[in-house]
Amino acid sequence: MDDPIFDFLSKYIDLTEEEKAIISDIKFVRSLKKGTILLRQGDMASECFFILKGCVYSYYLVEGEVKVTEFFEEKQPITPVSYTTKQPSEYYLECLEDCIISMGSPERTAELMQKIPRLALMGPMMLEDELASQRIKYDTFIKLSPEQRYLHLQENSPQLLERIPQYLIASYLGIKPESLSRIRKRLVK
Amino acid sequence: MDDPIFDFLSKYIDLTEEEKAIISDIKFVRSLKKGTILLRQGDMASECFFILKGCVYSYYLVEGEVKVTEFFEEKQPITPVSYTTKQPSEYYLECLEDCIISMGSPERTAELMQKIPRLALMGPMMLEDELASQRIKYDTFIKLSPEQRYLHLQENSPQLLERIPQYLIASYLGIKPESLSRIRKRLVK
DNA sequence: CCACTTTCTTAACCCAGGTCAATGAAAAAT
DNA sequence: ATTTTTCATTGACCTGGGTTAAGAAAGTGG
Repeated sequence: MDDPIFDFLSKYIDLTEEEKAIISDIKFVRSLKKGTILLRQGDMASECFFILKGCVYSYYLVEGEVKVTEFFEEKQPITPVSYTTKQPSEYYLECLEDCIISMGSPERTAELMQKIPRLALMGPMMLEDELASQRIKYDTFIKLSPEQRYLHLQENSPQLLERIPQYLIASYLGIKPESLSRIRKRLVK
Repeated sequence: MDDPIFDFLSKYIDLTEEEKAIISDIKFVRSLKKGTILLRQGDMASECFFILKGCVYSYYLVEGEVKVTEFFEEKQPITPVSYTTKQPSEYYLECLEDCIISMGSPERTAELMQKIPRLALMGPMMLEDELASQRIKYDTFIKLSPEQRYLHLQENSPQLLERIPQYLIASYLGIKPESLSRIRKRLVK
């Protein structure tokens, strides 16, 4: 059973083969085309996601302009703020490529928890991890200039630069595509 | 019993008078002078904090320059990343004013949990709240220009502008004090 | 294979914020 | 009260990113 989902879960908890079978049974997987919007600003998130294959990004639309806040790749869970707060979402989630995604609904989660109560232990652990990475993300952004942020990205997530169009990378770095072009030109020297 | 700490706890849990007495008994409060450093970069955080009176800020020192990431005021808990991850801290925590602070150590927390097991329920709730506010902070920073960030701060936390020296506000907004002066000048018109 | 769209680059010009330096005001120390 | 230090403002000049517009390159679909 080499499902990426078990690879992910093993970071938090060791599962027996029976438990894995239960999860495989309940989980709900969908194939989605590039450009599919998983969550719209103003909508309530009724699902959380786990990426088996492909790439998703989150962005705000402010005065018609896309402001990218995050890229998600294989083996990453996506829990929209709206899913936890039950408030309308402030941002969008969209597939950047054709994706295979495992969808989590409150009902399926409840069923899982009921059949494998131990899974509940994972919640706080995941929250802690997410909080830590969210803080690091903010702090890194604050500390670095756009050019340094590009170098930092190149250093820490080079695969994103291969995979994602530059105008979205630019937005993620807080600048315009033209400026990213210039930064790259400056750096080759 | 109008201790600010109970005011804070009541957001998450209703405590009986006996429970409050237990907490009052265990809790460890200290008065600290302005300028006291609660946590140093490179040090392990052995305590978490709850501000009863005063004001604390967190900052990175990057190439000798202070980069403020947060201000904490009365009734706010401070859980350093280092306290949870058990890794050396990347940033400083310093008292901006004379402070009265309740200090939490792993030992005292364990004692509390043992005497009031129900308190453990608070952990995930607080994590969730912190994660949400951390995300909002990041997203707001990304979305706004320095000038808009100043207006946003004026709108949402006017008391900080009264309380905190401008050169630290500037750093928090990601700009230099001179630029904040100019922004303010621009805005009075 | 070609047309069409999307993405990337370049150039010219503008502007907000950075830098450096001087001055003034306020707070702290003695 | 006076000195010293810290903080805020202002001005002149610099610089990196924004804007606009154009063209080149790379994908995409027919």
